[in-house]
Parts: sequence; C-alpha cells; structure tokens
Amino acid sequence: MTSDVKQERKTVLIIEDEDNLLAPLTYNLEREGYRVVTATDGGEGLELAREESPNLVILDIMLPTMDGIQVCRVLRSESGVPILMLTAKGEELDKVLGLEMGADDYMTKPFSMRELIARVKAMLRRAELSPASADGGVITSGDLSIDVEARKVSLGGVSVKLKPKEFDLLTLFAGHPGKAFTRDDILDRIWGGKDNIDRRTVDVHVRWIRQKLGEGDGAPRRIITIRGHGYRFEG
Amino acid sequence: MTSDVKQERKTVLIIEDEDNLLAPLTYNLEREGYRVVTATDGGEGLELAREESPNLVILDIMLPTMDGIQVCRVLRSESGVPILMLTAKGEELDKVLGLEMGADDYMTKPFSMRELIARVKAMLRRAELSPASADGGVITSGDLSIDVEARKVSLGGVSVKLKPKEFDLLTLFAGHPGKAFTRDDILDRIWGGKDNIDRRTVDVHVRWIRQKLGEGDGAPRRIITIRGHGYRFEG
DNA sequence: CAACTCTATTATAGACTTGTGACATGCAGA
DNA sequence: TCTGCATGTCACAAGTCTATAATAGAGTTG
Repeated sequence: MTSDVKQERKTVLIIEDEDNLLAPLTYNLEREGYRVVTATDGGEGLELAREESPNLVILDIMLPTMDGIQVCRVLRSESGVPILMLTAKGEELDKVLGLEMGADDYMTKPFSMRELIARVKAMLRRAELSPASADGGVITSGDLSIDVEARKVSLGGVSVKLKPKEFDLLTLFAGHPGKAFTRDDILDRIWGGKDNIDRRTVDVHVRWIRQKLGEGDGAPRRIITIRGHGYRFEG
Repeated sequence: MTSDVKQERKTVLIIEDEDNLLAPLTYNLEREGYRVVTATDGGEGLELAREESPNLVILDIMLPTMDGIQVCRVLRSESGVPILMLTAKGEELDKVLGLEMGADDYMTKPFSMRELIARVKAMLRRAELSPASADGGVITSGDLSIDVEARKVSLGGVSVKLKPKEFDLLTLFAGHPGKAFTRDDILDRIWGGKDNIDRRTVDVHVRWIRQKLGEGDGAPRRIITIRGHGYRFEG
C-alpha cells in the first residue's frame, strides 16, 4: 500500500456531480495517498484540470451543463492525461466505452471501490512507465536543467546533487513556473499524507535548494519569496 | 554516454475501417510509444504488412472487400507476426474463439483501451521472448556487453554468469540507461504479477549483480543508488 | 521609529535508507 | 531421495536525510 516513491504526490481529479458518489471516491483515494481535487460540473472540471494538471481524471459521463463526453474530448485535445469514465449501466454504453472518445478505461456503476482503486493504480503506473510519459522530459530554465526521469539536476552544465526532498520540491516548482504556492500547497503535494508537518520546514528546504543553486547570497533569482503567501518559481 | 542500446520503436499495424475506432486506437498506441501504421481494408492491410513488417497486427474481423479472417490467413502464411483480432459481440465468435485462423488473441467490442494496451504489450513481450524472435539485440555499455537473445553477458570480453533474475534485472537497467527506477517499478517489471515481494529484495539482487560486475567494493559505477528513490543505470 | 509579523539561517537529534551477511525455502536434476 | 542452485527475507550497522527548535534578520504597518 505505502509506496516509497518519493515524488510529487499524484493528483486525481474527480468530476462528478452526485455527492453520494463523490464523497466515498474522495475518501478512498485520499486514503490511498492520492491528492484529490474535485469538480461537480464539466466547466469547473476543465478549469481545474488546467490549473492542477492532474495525473488522472475520473469523469462521470452524466454531468450538468456539459456532459462527460464533451469534457473528455476537450481534455484529450489539451493533454494526454489518463481518463477513467464512469457510466451508468446501459447508459449509451456503446458510444461511451471510451474507445470512441479516447478515454483509457471505463467503469459501469455500480462498481466496487476496491476495483476502482486497483484500476486507478494500474492506470497511473502505466502512465508513469510509458515512454511517452508527459513527465519524462527535461525541465529547463536558464542554465538550470532538471532531468525528471533520471532525477538529475545540473546548473550551467555542472551536476548538482540534491537530496530526495530537495529534488521533489525543485521539480514541483520548476514544473509550474510562475505559479504561486502556499506552504500548505507544497506540504500537501510533496509531503503528502503526513499531517503535522511544520510550515517552516518548507522554508528550510527552500533555503537548501537556493544554496545548492548558488543563490545563497543576495536576492534569490529562481525561487522567489512571496511574503505572506509562499513561494513562486520564476521561469 | 557510451551506450548504444538498440531500442527500435515497435510498429503496430491496425487494419480497421471504422474511423471512430481507428482514431482512438492510433492515438492511444502512439501515446504508448508505438509506431502506428493503418489500413482501412484487407488488401491495403496486407500490402502494408509486407512493406512495414510490423511487430504486431490489430485486425478487425469485419472489413470491406476482404474480411478479417481471410486477411488473417494470408498474414499467417506469410509471417509469424502476432495478430490481435477485434470482433463485435456475437460476431462469429465461434470461429474466432478457436483461434482456428491463427490469431494469437482476440478482443470483443466494446473493450477498454486499458485492456487493449495491456494485451498488446503482453503479446509483444511474448513475441520478443520467443525463440523465433529475430530481434537479437546486443546492449553495450563500456566494456559490458549483454546479448539479450542468447542471454549471455560479458565484461571486458570475459563471460559473466548471471542467474536468470540477475540477467533480467541487468537487462532492464541497461535497456534504459539513465532512467531512474523505483523499487516498485522494478518489481513490477521483473517480478511481474507477484504482489507480495519485499522491496528490499531488489537491493539484494542489485548487490549480486554489482558483485559479479566487479563493483563489489568502492563506488558502483554502473548501477547507481538514488537514495530515497531507487536505482539508475549509468550508460 | 516602534511594534509586530513573517522569513532566513543554523545546529542537531532522531528517523529513515541502504549495504551486507546469514538463512530458509523451493525446485530441478542426479 | 539427495544435492546444489536460485531466490526471497531478515536483522543489524553505518550512513544519510530531514523535521524542528531557537535565534537572528527583514519587511510591514501605523
């Protein structure tokens, strides 16, 4: 159950309007260690997908305002995120079955939570192992280069040795240049399940990264402090 | 990096006339890193199969001009390429079921993309492992040489005797130089289905390999430990 | 400028990881 | 059956990370 993969916690976006389904889904996925964000209609879902770039989307086909099929198409046109569709039995199954609109898997309601979790895990693992993994690239910013797949960082061509948490944190930052993170955001994504982590801890790690990136003295150029809020990576 | 890993992208030929099935199939397979070529009728499919000698063929049983069964027979008579048949529910299932025409696997529409990908991967893996596989690559890195087909390893010209698991593990590493693997990744790929394998088992096997590669003492040069994460092969 | 709030920095104890040797189990061939 | 190899697990020691407390410093407000 407890994977020792130290990396930004996987985020699952659930787009589902029925609360009696949304709640247990959220509960169980969080219990498995995933970060869960939720939307109750298609528009909101797409918005969240853009903001959070989730690792997986669970999408109900029956949604108010914009149905799941449309949402699926848009999602597909915007990213390669794996999509798990939820369909009611007999609900346009043929059309839905994912195939046609690019969903990667589907489940027919009602389903067992256990099976859903299993599929989510399988999909995420597959996404991660696949050569086309969107995250497998190299993040570059100025003379800083982060090879996410190899977990190697170099600065101006010189290798920089980062500890696990430092690497994860820098990757989170560099992967979302310009985005302002609160310390709670960061704790949530990098520290995951653990609950009672002091916010100041983030400061300390930020400092270590700055140091190793040669920003120990003077004004930091990459990880910018937003007083009263948190930090932001300047790409 | 002094590695010249032979890692040709696998080619999948899809013979399917319905575009609303062909498009997502193509999309998803390409996303998995495969090279995809497509045909919309049997004749064209056979032609392409001869031209491209794909590693796998996905073949719809319902096709214009020449049906999938005929195509399958011809394919079979011309090569040993693995064939995955697609059938509509109740569509001559019996004929297909017996695999009497030489298909290696079949799927009934509708099916989940996830399952299809899984089967494609399984079939390709099987094909690669089969003795008939002409894909006898040799992975080289420095003075290390791995003959995948013969399952023989030599170091500086001297043969090294590895146990099966050791060989598989080294091959996995050497086949992906620079990529950081978590222990779970590794268990997943080498130990496959088995679920209850201790993560530390990977450590032990890594140690044995290091030993046999003469890295028992001092800093390992090939299989690098990534503390808090896993291992990485340096090519 | 004084009071207050938030952030940077440092040192350190304790938690967590990994390497290693020993051992138990299972299986195949003699 | 017996023997030898393959392989999964354990326990422990040595190192490595990291969360936190404490303190100093910087920024903000009125």
